Amino acid sequence: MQRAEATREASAGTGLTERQGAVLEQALRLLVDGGERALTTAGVARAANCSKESLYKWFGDREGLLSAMIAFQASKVRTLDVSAEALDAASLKAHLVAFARDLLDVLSGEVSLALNRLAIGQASREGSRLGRLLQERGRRPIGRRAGALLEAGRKAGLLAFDDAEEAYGALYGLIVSDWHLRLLLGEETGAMKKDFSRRAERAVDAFLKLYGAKA
Amino acid sequence: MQRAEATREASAGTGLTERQGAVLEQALRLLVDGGERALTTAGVARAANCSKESLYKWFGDREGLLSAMIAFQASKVRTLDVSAEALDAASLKAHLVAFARDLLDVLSGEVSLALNRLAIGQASREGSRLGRLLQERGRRPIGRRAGALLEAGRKAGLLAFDDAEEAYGALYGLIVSDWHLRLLLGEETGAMKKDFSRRAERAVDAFLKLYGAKA
DNA sequence: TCCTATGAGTACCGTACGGTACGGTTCGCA
DNA sequence: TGCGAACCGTACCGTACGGTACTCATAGGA
Repeated sequence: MQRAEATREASAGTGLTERQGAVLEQALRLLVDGGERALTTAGVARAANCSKESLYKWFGDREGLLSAMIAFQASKVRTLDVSAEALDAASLKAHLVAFARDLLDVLSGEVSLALNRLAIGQASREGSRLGRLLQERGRRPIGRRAGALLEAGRKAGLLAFDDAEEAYGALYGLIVSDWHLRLLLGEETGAMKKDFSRRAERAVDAFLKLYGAKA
Repeated sequence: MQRAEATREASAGTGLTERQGAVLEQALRLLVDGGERALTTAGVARAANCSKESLYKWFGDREGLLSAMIAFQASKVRTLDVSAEALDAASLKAHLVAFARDLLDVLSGEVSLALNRLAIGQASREGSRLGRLLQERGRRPIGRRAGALLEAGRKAGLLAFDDAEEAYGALYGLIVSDWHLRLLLGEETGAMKKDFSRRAERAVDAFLKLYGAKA
């Protein structure tokens, strides 16, 4: 069962017991299935066959549990680094398309959507610690991967831009547009999944038209 | 006091009493200030100097109140139609930039952010009726305005695209990128407000480079 | 074999919410 | 002046949650 395997790995990387990882797994399951309202301490304890007392011992309070869920999930998503190979136009485009498809995959994942909904829901009241955590553990690694790829493209003379942040913003916007928000609002994925490749290629084509080095 | 004026207008367009509009105004205020947790029936009643019984009489239940808040807020945002004037390259660009700036203004508005957070938070559990309502009353009018503008540009021979939806998606993505989501997650606006114009122009420049009719 | 730590299961407490019911008051209207 | 509708303020009810405390079972170590 590779689910348990992933749990073990993720637990190891975050200083968590295997048992605690399994509990977080159940908590994520509850969150995905029923939203924040379903994520009660009693519910988690029941679903994970542990006591509420253990939950509070391990995670402090409810927010600690939520934070641990985000960190735990983030530790399961491995962002593969761009290889240091020499880039030509074709391989750059291939890498960009792969990045775009991975991005769409991650953003449309049910766990990602549930955690984003959770963090956004908490963002109103003071702190928005969950939002920051989600940004740092979720978005930043992805941004680093894209940034490295863009930088490599520029070094290879394939891309031309002054502001890497702006170029990445354009790439992100072309790939995602308002699609992420629509998913967060509850719009059905429908048959969209099949369009990931097409959408990724279109976005990358447009991006290269904007930031490609030569005409 | 123009606040009362806006309330009166919005009430008129939605079949609501002026009093009910004022109540919704207070409810929005509560939501903006304290998030969903602050939006309790008792809290609204207290803030608006009305009774809970009246709330239930007017809006049915809590979800009816939330829906009414969305509809009420939407009715206050008037999307100006694109004028039927003849477009040249300069005026098209000006219209696009104005659209981009308006879009950034609306999305970053505190009421808009609060309502989006609310709808996203509710999206997990059944229906996601609020999400759909927010889409139809918020996003669709904006999309119509942009769609008409793009169509006019194409008719004038200034824009070239096959799929208007795709072109609009690119425009939206170039303008907004992941900025809306970051705001929803609680990131501070900071000094961004001042960059709206610059950001709008950059996005429109890129869009025209992609979809402009002639090289 | 005893001792201690860990944790499951459950009972419990205070609080707060959604929704309802009721008494008192204002206001339009005949 | 009397009547009825609308409505405010508040008390109330059932429920459910976060968090704590307590009991019992299990396992490992001296």
